[in-house]
Amino acid sequence: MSRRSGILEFAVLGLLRESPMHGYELRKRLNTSLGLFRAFSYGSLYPCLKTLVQQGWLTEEPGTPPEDPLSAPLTGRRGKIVYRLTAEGKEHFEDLLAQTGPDAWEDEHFGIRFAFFGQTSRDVRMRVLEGRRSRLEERLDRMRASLARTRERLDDYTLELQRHGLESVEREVRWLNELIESERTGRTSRRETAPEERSTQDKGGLPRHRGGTPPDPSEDTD
Amino acid sequence: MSRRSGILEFAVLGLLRESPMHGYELRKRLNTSLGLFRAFSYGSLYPCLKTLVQQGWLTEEPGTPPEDPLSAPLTGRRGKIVYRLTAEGKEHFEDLLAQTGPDAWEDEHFGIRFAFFGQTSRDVRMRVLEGRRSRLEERLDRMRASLARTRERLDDYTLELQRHGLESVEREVRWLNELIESERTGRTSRRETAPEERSTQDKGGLPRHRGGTPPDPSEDTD
DNA sequence: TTCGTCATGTAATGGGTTACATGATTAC
DNA sequence: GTAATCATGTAACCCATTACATGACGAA
Repeated sequence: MSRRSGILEFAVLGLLRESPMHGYELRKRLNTSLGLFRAFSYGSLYPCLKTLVQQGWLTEEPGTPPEDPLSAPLTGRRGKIVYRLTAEGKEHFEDLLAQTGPDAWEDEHFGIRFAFFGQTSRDVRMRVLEGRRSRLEERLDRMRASLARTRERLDDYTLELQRHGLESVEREVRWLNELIESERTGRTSRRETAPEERSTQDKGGLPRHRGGTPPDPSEDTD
Repeated sequence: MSRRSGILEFAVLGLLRESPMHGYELRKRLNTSLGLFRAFSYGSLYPCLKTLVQQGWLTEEPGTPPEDPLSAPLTGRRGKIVYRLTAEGKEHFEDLLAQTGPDAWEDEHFGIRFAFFGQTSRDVRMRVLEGRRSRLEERLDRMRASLARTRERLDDYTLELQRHGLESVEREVRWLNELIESERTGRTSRRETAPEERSTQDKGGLPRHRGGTPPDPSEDTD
């Protein structure tokens, strides 16, 4: 009955800040537009919307309300419901955006935080990116230790699994390094300033979201 | 009360097949030795063990039982419990190993399946790897489409998030390709046959587990 | 008029975590 | 003897999914 997930809530507020939407559309954006590789179902979305309304952060409005109140007064019976961010909701979202606790750089949270970096102040961006990086570096230490231990009683596949995981994290750290550097030197996304050099391979730009092969978004996106 | 997770169960059976262990140690192996980047807590492990015992797949034995029944008959009051795979358990695990349904190549499952590839027949390995690859290729299509759509109403960070996710998946596909090729030409893990060429960068070996920066194993591993 | 897709919801269930509670063993 | 770590377990909660139920609307 409570459904306060943090990440879903954050994403919903963030998307609605850009423009009002109804649930169905919201879910589609959630699963594709956002870089999140994660598919939320209606079973979590609608209850979440409900509690956000109860909090006073959203309002529900009948979708495309009848211009002529007589022509379609029944439309609201079970028509679209457009959700709109309230002033309090906006304020709340900005509070969330400003937070830089450890939550901000955990795997699940980092992606969504990053997705809204466009609306985040630069110093918060830096803290999140650096927090993320040191998080990953701790992880690297542990992985390297584990790998060293495993290497003795070697099992090819297990070993390779670990090795590859390690490499993936190393790769993400390099990304973060580039990103942090870009932030420091005040970039505006290489992609726009230098559209000339762009093959298939990465060149340097922003970060790296979270990793490799995520849960899969939008399985049934449409 | 039921706790039949699939992945946890599979991992437990697989680890116990190698040797009997008690829960505490099992958890450590689960979170480090295995290439899984996922930390299970006792809150899921112990109940799982219990149901596996009920299924008849495991037996519980008092750990290092008293040689002298008089010296330490009380040891069992709350001592270690060693879990051992039964014949039925072994059989069941082998059935699971042989399965190649879609479950085998979903994100969560693929990693653990791969970790036990050493005990998996080659044809099953091939099916799993190829299933995984085509799964990822579908995903690539969707991601590319989404990226193209997003590129218009560009938001630098969102765009980069998507772009990087895409690249990560592409990278995993390349890995799978190499792995599949290796399997086909009957390899024995490049690593052992050719220890000469080995810098920091990957060169070719096995797969890639699941991706980038997983949930983090062993936060409290020890 | 029926089919596909848009659209909103709920109840049951799942699969896990956290926090807690307890006790044994080892090292200092 | 006391602190750390090993070791087992439970209950309460969390966050989500699945399956289901309903209904509107447009196009063939």
